Amino acid sequence: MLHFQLDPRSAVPVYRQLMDQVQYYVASGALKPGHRLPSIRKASRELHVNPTTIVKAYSELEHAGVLVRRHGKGVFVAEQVSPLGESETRTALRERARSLAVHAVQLGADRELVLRIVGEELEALQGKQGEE
Amino acid sequence: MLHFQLDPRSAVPVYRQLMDQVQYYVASGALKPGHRLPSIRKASRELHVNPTTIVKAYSELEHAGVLVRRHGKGVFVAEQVSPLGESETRTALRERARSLAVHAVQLGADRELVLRIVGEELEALQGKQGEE
Amino acid sequence: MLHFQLDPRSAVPVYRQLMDQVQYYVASGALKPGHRLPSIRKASRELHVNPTTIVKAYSELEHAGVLVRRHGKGVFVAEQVSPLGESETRTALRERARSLAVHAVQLGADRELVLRIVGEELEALQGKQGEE
Amino acid sequence: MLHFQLDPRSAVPVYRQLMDQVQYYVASGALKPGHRLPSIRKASRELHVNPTTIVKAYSELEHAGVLVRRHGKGVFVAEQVSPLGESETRTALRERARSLAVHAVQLGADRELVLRIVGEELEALQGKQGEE
DNA sequence: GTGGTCTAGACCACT
DNA sequence: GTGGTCTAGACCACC
Repeated sequence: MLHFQLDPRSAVPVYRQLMDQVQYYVASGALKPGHRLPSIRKASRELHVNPTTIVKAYSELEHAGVLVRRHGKGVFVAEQVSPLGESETRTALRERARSLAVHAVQLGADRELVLRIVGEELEALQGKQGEE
Repeated sequence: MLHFQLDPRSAVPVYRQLMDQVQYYVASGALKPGHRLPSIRKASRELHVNPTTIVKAYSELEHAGVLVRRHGKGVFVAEQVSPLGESETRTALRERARSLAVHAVQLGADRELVLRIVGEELEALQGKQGEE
Repeated sequence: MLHFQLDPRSAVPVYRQLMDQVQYYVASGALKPGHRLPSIRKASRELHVNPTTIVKAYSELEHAGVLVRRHGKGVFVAEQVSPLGESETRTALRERARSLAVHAVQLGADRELVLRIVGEELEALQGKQGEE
Repeated sequence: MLHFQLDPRSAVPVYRQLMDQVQYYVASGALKPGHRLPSIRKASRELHVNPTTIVKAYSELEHAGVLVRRHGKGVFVAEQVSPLGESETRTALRERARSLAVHAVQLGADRELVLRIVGEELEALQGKQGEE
């Protein structure tokens, strides 16, 4: 059973919080391709959020290629993720890495600390890949 | 000479982009305590940005203790940039590292590639710290 | 043997895709008046589609005068497929042609390329009309 | 001055009708890169449609790379359209051409008629390119 | 002024 | 049951 935690007071929009958490579950393997997500109405009730907010999060994730919505059936994790080319993958990755590096330097973190934390987060995700 | 790159199409507000880049220059050592920043009028002209947007960025940075405004003289980098606590640093860093990890996994990048790219970006920044 | 290709992820309803493809077969001559279509149960099994979806498609096509259901015997192609009026044909065609033109221009395709590709697709279809 | 015509009784969603018309104006050159579109509130008032419906149309067009929304400034036609590769352009075009061809055959239109109408629609668009 | 987000609730279409 | 669309109206953030 999935669990989502939303903070309506956060500066991050609720639909964005939901998106991030779904993407995390998908990346960690807790949500595998073909798996069904909570229906819009059910998620709306359980998270105390308006249905249209759930719709927005699910729609954006469909645009991003993470989810697929099937009318009358439900919302599912997409089968294939990221058909990006090699160079595009690196470019996208480098952009995010640069952002992380900038903030790390601003925070005064040294190289070893940054690499250790990134390594830990990667392991936390990949360690879950095999689980059901 | 400082160079700022602003993208008005980004979801990130322009004033926030300016703030981030000033902080980047400060963190990287390109802007040292006591250095003078471009005047509001000059920055407005050169960056093709509304003066009120520059004012907002400088004000927020002053509030954060990064800049100091001296009436009639201009805007300067503060002498003391208040550092964050140890645990706050790690929490902020870990959040950003997790976001990078999630996207890296979805892009199909392996651990070595991610760590290599992050390391490269860190070095690129630290190389700039030595420069004047 | 007829072959149908359905995409449950499409924005176009499954029953509509089925209808279109039956009409395509009829229009191309692969399905001639009097030919029998797959039973609802058989089509449901082979296409991995809910029987009620097949029922809806067949019903709509019967209403449109394309199919005829004979109790206990099956579903057949109607003897007379009611043709549309001249102006209705052109209006419908022009609407679709306009949509194609808009997207072609935005894709940067020139006139010759567009006409050549449309011509090729028309020939591919008309080639099938001659076959049995 | 642009004019949009919406039919709330149509089976085509209102936001889709708006999208189609904006795309038509862009393809015809009536809306050029950098041009500003009616604000959400203004369009809402003039078209007697809820603001969120306009938002949805504009958002989808931003996803499609046709428009750019700038917080606090307005909605504009995007500078560069379709950075698709050669082969992807042809594939996308061929898909739409096939759909047109299928319907043309179903409607009983012959090759000459189809090519003539497509040619006319292309000319109608390209004839407007130079106009202001 | 502008766009961005969210709510409460309605009605329709698909499976 | 499911998702898709639309309304009326609110509050916030950006320029």
